[in-house]
Amino acid sequence: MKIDPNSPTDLSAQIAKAIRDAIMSGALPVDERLPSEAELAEQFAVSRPTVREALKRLAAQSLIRTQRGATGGAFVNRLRFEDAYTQQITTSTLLLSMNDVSFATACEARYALERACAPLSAQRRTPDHLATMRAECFRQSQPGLTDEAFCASDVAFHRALVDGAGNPVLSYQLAGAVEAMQPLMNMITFTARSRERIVALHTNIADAVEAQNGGATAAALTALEAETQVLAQSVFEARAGKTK
Amino acid sequence: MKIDPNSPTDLSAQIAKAIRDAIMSGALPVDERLPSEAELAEQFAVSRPTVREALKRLAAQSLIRTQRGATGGAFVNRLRFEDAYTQQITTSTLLLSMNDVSFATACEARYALERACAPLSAQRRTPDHLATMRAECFRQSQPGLTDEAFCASDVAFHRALVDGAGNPVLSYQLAGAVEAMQPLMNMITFTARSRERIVALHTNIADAVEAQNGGATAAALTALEAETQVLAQSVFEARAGKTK
DNA sequence: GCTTTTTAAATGTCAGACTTTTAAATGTCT
DNA sequence: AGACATTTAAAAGTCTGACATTTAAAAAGC
Repeated sequence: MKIDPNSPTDLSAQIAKAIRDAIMSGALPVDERLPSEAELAEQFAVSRPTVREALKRLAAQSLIRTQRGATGGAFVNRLRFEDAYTQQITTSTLLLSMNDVSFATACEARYALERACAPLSAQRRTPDHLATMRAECFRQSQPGLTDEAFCASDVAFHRALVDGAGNPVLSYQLAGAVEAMQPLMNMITFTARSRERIVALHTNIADAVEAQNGGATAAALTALEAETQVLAQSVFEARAGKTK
Repeated sequence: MKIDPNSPTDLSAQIAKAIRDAIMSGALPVDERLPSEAELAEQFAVSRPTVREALKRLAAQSLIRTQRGATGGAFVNRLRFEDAYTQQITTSTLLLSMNDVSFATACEARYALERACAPLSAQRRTPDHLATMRAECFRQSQPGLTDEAFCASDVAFHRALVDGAGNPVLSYQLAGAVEAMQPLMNMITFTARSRERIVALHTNIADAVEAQNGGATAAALTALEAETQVLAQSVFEARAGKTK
C-alpha cells in the first residue's frame, strides 16, 4: 500500500484506493479492523484529516463502517444486498436523468431484464409471492387510489415477481432497473381507463405465474411493455400539443 | 437543507445526504457550482473539515467533481455510464464474494440477464459487433493462450453481444453481471478440451446473431450456461476430492 | 462477588494557518 | 492597441493541535 505525494490526484483518493484494493483482493477480510486513524496517518505519512477523508469515501460506498469508543475504529463491512440496492437505485436514477435516456430505451431495458426472471419465477415462486401479486392487483383496482399509491403498488407487484425467482443476484440487479424507472413512470398520469388495462395485464401475469407457465409470463410482460410504451407516447404527444 | 447536530449519525453524513437529495431532486442541475467549502461550512454551521468530509463522500459516488484555483469549487457531476460501470463492478464483485453466493446462483443470474439481451442484439447488432464476436472466437481457439487472456476474451465476446442490443441501460446493467463473474470464472482452469467446447458454443451464438435469430441466440446461450455449470461442478468436485 | 467509578483509546469536531493551483486583473513593452 | 509578463485573489488541498464524546475495559469500593 503506497501512495505518491506528487500525483495529480488527491492524497485521500489514493489512500482510499489503496484500502479499497486491499479489501477487494481479500487481504482485508470482512469485519477486520483497520488501524486507527492515527496509525494510518503515520503509515501513509499524511495527517489525520487526510486519512479521515479517505475513510469517508470508503464509508460512502459501504465498504467500511466506523464505531466510536475504546474498542472502536473502522471495520471492513460485509456489503449486504439491501445496502447495494440503495446505491444501485441512486446511481441508476441519476444515470437516467442526467443522460437524456429516452423513456422508450429505459422501458425496453427494464422489461427485457424482467422477462429474464419470468421463467425462473414461474417455476419457483412460493404461494407467498403469488399472494403478494394478487393483493397488489386488488389494491390497484380500488377506485380513489392516488397516483403515487398506484405506482408504489406497481413496484411492489413487479418486485414480488422478480423475488419469486429466488435468486438474490437477480433481485439486486432488477432493483435498480425497476425502482429507477419510477421517476419516469410518475411523469405519466394514469387515467381510470389506462389503470383498468394495466390491472388486467397484471392479472394476466399473475395467472401465468400461478400456472407456472414461464412462456406465458414472458408474453404477458411483453404485452404490458407494449401498453406502457403506447400510454407514454400518448401522454408525451398530448403534452407537446399543449406546449405549442 | 437542514441538519440536526444531536443526531446519532455523523454531521458529514447528514450534510452529504442533504446535498445528495438536492442533486437527485434536480434542485442542483448538472455542472452547477456548489458554494465554496467556507460558505457551506457557514451555511450548515459546521467547520470546514466536516464539510470536506461530506464532499469526499459525494465525490466517492461520482456525484460531484472538484476543481482547484480561482474559479474552482465543487460542481455537480454528470454521471457517465463509464463511471457507473466501475462502481457497479466494484459493488457486484464484493456482493458475490462477501455473501457466499454460489457459483450456480451467480451463473444463473448472469445468463438469465444475458438472454434478455439476445433478441434485441440479434435484431440490431451492427457488422462491427459481429466482427468483434468472430475475432474473439478466433482468439479463443489459438493454442498457448493463458487462462487470463482466455477469460478476458470471453468477457469481450459477451460484451459485444450485449452492446449489440444498442441499449446503454442494458449494457450498464450487464457490465456488473458479466465482469463480477470473472473472479469466480477465474477459479476454473480451462483444459484444452473444455476450451474447445466453449469456443464451439460461442461460434453457435455468433452464428445465431449473424442470422439475426433471437430465439436461436437465447438457446445457444442456454447451452453455454449448461456447459459452464457442468464444467464448474466437475472442477469443484475434483478440488473437494483432493482436499480430503 | 457485585456494583460503581475511573480511565484510556478511539472517533467526531473544531479553529486556524499554510501551500498550491488557477484564472482573472493589472501592468508593461513593442 | 495589442501581446506578453506580473501580480493578485480565490479556492481547494493539507497540516497542526486541541477539545468533545463515546465506549468498553480496568480499577476501586462496598
